[in-house]
Amino acid sequence: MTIPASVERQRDADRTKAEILEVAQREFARKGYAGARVDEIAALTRTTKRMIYYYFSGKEQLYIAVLEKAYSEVRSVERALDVEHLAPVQAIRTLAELTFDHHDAHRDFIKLVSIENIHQAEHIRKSDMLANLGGPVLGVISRILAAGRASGDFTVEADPIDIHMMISAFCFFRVANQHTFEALFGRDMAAPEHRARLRRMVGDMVVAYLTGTAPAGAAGPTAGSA
Amino acid sequence: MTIPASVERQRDADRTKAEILEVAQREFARKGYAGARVDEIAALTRTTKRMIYYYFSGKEQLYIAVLEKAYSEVRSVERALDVEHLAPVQAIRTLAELTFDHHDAHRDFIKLVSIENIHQAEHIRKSDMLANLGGPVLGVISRILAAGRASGDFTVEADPIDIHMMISAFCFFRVANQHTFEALFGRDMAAPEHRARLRRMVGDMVVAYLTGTAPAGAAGPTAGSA
DNA sequence: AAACTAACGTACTAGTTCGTACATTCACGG
DNA sequence: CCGTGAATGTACGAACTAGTACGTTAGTTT
Repeated sequence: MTIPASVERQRDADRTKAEILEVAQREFARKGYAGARVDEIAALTRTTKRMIYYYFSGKEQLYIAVLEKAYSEVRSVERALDVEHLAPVQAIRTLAELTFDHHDAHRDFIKLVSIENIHQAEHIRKSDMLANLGGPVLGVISRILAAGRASGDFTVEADPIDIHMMISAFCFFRVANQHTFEALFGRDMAAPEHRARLRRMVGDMVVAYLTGTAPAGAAGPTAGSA
Repeated sequence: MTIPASVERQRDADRTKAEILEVAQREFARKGYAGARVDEIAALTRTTKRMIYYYFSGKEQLYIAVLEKAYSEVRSVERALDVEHLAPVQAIRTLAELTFDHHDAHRDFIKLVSIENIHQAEHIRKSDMLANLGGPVLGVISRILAAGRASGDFTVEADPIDIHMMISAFCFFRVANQHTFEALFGRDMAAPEHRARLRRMVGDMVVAYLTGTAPAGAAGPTAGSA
């Protein structure tokens, strides 16, 4: 091989590229796509703006590269696969808590997703490699739900995507809307004590929903079309 | 009075101002703060850029004015106050559904909130008039929770802010993350059939959480500090 | 109806921001 | 050890963008 790994070369395409991506991710996450400045990103790296264009061709392509990197790092959700040996109730709770931790640990990613939604996900659509990202989690949830219904633990017929949405919504909101929530309610959802309580709460929530007896006062969770 | 209301004057400060605000809201919601262009906003009104500076002094002040307008329109949540005559279970379910409808109906507002969070709510903090916005809803929830505990319908000791967060998260996420969710899971949460089901689901969810028996598999919803 | 002022339009400027042309240096193969 | 191309730095330009100077018109007041 012609690539001496640990020799710390002065010129190192991979390192430069990686450094640009890293800085760009922070900047885009903090300022949004339009708000981030190419010059600023360049200034925060050890290299120059020239290199950004050398490796990524332009601002938009850099942004897409950042999205792809962020998404690929986040693929580690698939480690959640090992919840399936647990009993259904414990499995879904653990999955919820893993999702919670996952969102907590990838705040830049959350912001990038928010930014993408503001732009109607136009960039995500320009990149392939992203479509099948949801698949694995849904498989896990499906199997947990099936097991739960079989064992009688889960009393409601729930759709896997809905359940995933319910869990994600809770975890995503806590991180994404942290600042306006604090401004309006004076509560910092990121503070350790709240964090711990909310982590339990998301598990309790899904479990209660899936195991709950039909709620009084209206049609039960197993809803027909109204 | 010196103001002929329906006479359709050529020069009308209020109308011009309102038109600017309206267009600005759309533009900021669609492009973000940095992405929105003052020239573009001006072009979409019947007036000129000069007027934006005449009435609002600058881009940032215009943006803040948009935020304030959006928030004040949204104060209508307080109409939810009349859920309190209902039985606790039905009251909290109705509140959840009203919140759902509310988010569904104010998509621009949702986007503005997302944008604010990307910028760490720095603009919201610059405006007063926003701080006490959360108050009323919390009062309603508090009273519903108290009634529910008194009647024995609610078995868990829940915090009003947490409950509000749980409901908001669900409703907010469905609207805010619509686009990436569709890109990743191929499901359009805004489509009528999904909309209706999710609307029931948010009610079922809160009710299940509050009325649920202590979930098997872990500590119950009435959580001590871990 | 004359005078006055709020409301509005035009044309411009200063500064920024993405992108590039051109020169240079380092690393590696022969 | 030297040629060659990948990797990097410098300096610049064209286009955009927020904001403004200055002039004009419509409505109101007296």
